[in-house]
Amino acid sequence: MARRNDHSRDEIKALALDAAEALLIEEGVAGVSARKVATRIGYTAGSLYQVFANLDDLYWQINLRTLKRLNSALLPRQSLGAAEQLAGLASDYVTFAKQHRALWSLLFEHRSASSCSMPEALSQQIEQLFQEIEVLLARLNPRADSEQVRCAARAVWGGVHGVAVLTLRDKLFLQQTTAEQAILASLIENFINGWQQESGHASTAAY
Amino acid sequence: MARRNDHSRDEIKALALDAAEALLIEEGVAGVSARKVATRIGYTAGSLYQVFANLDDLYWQINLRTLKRLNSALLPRQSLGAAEQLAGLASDYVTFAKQHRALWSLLFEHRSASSCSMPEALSQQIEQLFQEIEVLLARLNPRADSEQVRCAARAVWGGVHGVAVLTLRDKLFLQQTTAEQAILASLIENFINGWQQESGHASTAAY
DNA sequence: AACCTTAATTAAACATCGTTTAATTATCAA
DNA sequence: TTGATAATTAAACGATGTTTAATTAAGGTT
Repeated sequence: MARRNDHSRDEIKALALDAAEALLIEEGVAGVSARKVATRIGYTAGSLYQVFANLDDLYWQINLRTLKRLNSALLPRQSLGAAEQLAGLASDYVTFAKQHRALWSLLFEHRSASSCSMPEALSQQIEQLFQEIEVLLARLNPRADSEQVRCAARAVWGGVHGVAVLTLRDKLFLQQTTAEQAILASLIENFINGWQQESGHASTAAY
Repeated sequence: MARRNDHSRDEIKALALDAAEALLIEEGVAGVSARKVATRIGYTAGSLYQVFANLDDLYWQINLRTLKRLNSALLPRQSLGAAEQLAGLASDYVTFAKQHRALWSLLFEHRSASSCSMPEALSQQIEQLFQEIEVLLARLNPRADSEQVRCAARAVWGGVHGVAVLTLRDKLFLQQTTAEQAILASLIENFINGWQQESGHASTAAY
């Protein structure tokens, strides 16, 4: 058969992404194959290549979707103080990771073979997140210079990310299921306490 | 041909692991295939299955090696104070990750399809690392109870791990190459400062 | 209506993959 | 010398990502 015109290009793209996400959730990343995705939407593997450059392209587009959802899962909480906002963001982040394990894993743990560099759209979304953190940290310690704030934002967010990673991999060896929230609280609280009393001296110790 | 007896079982195992590691470093995880590994050591793909249950088994054994190397890359520094020891360990950890990108990525980012649970030997090594951290943190804040220490150890080490992950993925958007050391320093220093002044009250805030 | 161009869709092919199987053959014990 | 054992291989199987040529429907032009 040929030229069915059942769906527009964009429709097929959306259908394929939906099917791939479902497959990803059901069977994990290993379960996502061109043939399976295509079959689910009533097409053939070859058709996908009219809409995606390759499977990595499809993965990146799923990641873009995931990152958008993640951004909208990070609630504002503007009524609270900066410390509570930061803790809330961290909690939201890890909660999202737990709720969308498969999508989150693809976003952060999938090695793409072909185009090793991240698409521009993805980078921008991440950088935007960093800037939110920087604003909060600057408010918590107005004495810190911009370079310190940059460092601290990456430190604390790397930390939150690390807790999320290890939680999803069960590499924290926790008893309770909800314990990662206590760990997050420890991370944020202690970091902020230290950050608020940080003096202006640049701390570049070498080990 | 058959029954060459050129090498013992253990020798073949070691040869295969060496070849697989080299392949991993040269071409990334996608470049490691049963046929390629076998060819490199002068055998055939089928022979590997006499020594490994499957490729995931081979991956786990590489990971076990990597973890041992990582452990011996974490230098003691017993002459220094607890804070400096912790910072040193963190620095060693990220340095190791950068120096052994491919091996490190396999250890922490490879999703194994078949046996999803981690082998016992791996878990033990990780738990041992956590306990070192706990000792140092307990020394830094003797007022903290054991549950707080457990949380803090996982928080700070999750944090270090997260910085390592994001560094290797270039998702921290850093200018300088050495900047991740500054970030690590910020993480450790601020966390420890907060941790040392932490009072005994349990902090279980919900967001 | 008839024709032609265009573009979507498919089936088939290709190389590769992990893994299993049967066949081969070297080694060792009797 | 024979026979059992075990290592090794070649070949097969199903599945993968991707490309290719062939098909055929749709849309515009006469």
